[in-house]
Amino acid sequence: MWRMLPRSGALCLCFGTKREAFPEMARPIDEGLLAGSRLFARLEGRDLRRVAEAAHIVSRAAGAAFFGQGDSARAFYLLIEGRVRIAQVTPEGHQVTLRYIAPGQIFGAVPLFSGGPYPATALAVLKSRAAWWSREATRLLAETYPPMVVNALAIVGHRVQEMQDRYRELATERVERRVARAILHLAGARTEIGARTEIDFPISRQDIAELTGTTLHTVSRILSAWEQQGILESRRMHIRVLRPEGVRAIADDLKREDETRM
Amino acid sequence: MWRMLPRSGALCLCFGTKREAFPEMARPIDEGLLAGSRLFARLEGRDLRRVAEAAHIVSRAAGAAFFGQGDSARAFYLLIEGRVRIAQVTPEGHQVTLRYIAPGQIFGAVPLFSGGPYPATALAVLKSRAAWWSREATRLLAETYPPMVVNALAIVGHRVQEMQDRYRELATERVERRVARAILHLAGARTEIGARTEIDFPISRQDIAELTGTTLHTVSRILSAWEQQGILESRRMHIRVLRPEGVRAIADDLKREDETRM
DNA sequence: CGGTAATTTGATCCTCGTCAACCTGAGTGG
DNA sequence: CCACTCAGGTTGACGAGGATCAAATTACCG
Repeated sequence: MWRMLPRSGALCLCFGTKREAFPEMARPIDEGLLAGSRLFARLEGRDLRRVAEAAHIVSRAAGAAFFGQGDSARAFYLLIEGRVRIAQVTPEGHQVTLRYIAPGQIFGAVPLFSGGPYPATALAVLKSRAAWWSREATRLLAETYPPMVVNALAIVGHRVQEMQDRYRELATERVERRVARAILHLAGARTEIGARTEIDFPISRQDIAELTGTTLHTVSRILSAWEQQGILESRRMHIRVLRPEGVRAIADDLKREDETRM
Repeated sequence: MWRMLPRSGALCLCFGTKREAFPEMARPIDEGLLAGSRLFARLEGRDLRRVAEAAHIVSRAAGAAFFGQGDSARAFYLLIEGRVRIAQVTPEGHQVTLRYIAPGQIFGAVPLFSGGPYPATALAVLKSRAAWWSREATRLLAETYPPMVVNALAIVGHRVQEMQDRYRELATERVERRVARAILHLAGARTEIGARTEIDFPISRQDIAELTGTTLHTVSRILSAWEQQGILESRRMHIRVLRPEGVRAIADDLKREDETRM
């Protein structure tokens, strides 16, 4: 079950030793980007500027970690560009992916408020750049701009609902359906007929397995079957959806009469 | 899989028709209780009194609902006494239990901040009494006492971490282990040898199944086996743990050498 | 003492995880 | 430019964990 320790080798590098110290540059960052994030909704231009001034920037190469599970929570991040995978490892070495972060979304914020170390690892899937605010800066911002805390509450609340939904799916639905849902989500697929989309960052069978709670073997079998049916096509680390409505049908568990029709 | 529609009959009664209108009594409630809740931590005595004045009280008989999945989110609740089960129903009619609420904990708060209707149903397991604050009252409180929003953020953050952990467990661990963990959690068990505890509210095999993502049959088999080993004893709707360390060993997946010893 | 709901227990089946082997293609270095 | 390497991917065979189906059996309640 699960990717055991092969990838952990790379992980270890990122966790402790390899990650360089935070570059403490406080140069101003693009405010338009901040304004686009839900966290800073309803902030005035002037306040936005002050928030931007308190931010730092950090980059990570593909495969490197922003922070590791168990690290003490020093800061929260806002992804500027790239893609980040939030994953947990069990004591037994099994890996579970909790979510993928797209630009404009925040990550690492929860333990800043509820205490404790980071409960998961944040890995750059692509070369990624993020703004970050230290624990102290965050506290100051929270005191200065109370609406920001309300925004944060809304964001975290959304995350609870998301996790609850995924929990329910994992508990009640079979693998194929969960994989279909995950692919639609990752591809951000519109369901119009013929509207082909694709996942715009490299992703392996293993990654999808960790995201849906199954094994790379099962994912491989499922994707092969779909490819044969012309629902999608895939190269290594890449998936393109040819018929979103086909994937949608599986995600919604329509009984697919078109397969059993006489 | 899952309790299908038998219980839904009762649910429907609670959902729409049977629930009486909110009794709009604004009588003051016990402040000591409020002070004990994490939500109101760091509030001054005078502020606490004003919060208490804004609260309403509502009671529910065992089996009745505080609110139903899909209802518009009018208020959040703080359980005063009793026990509440938060559950989701899938379109197919399967039921999943997300959490049990103990006195002092809040529920129904998330959608007040992140929008949308209640994502789950809140059912009284015992005769229960709760304080509640309307959406408007909540907004006012949030504006007047910013630290309360920070507290709420910490609580909701905790809930995210909890859901993430349960998600990981469901994805990677087998049933027996999840059941063990659930029982320890529900019994609030200390693990000292010989420290027998019990679950202090009525709970069925079906309930445990919905909490752990399995079927009542499997739960029944597991509990029977444990009972034979003297780990616990159970009557209908009731479980008493005789050897918490035994349950703990299963939850932690110790290879239980004492069974295979020569 | 029925009647009902909770529980137990057996038998069977099926999804999917596990094990194993092999294939493929993108780098890489000589 | 090609052999080599190796991670990612495919596929088959097999079996186990647990879901499903089916009946009893038991406990509680009025």
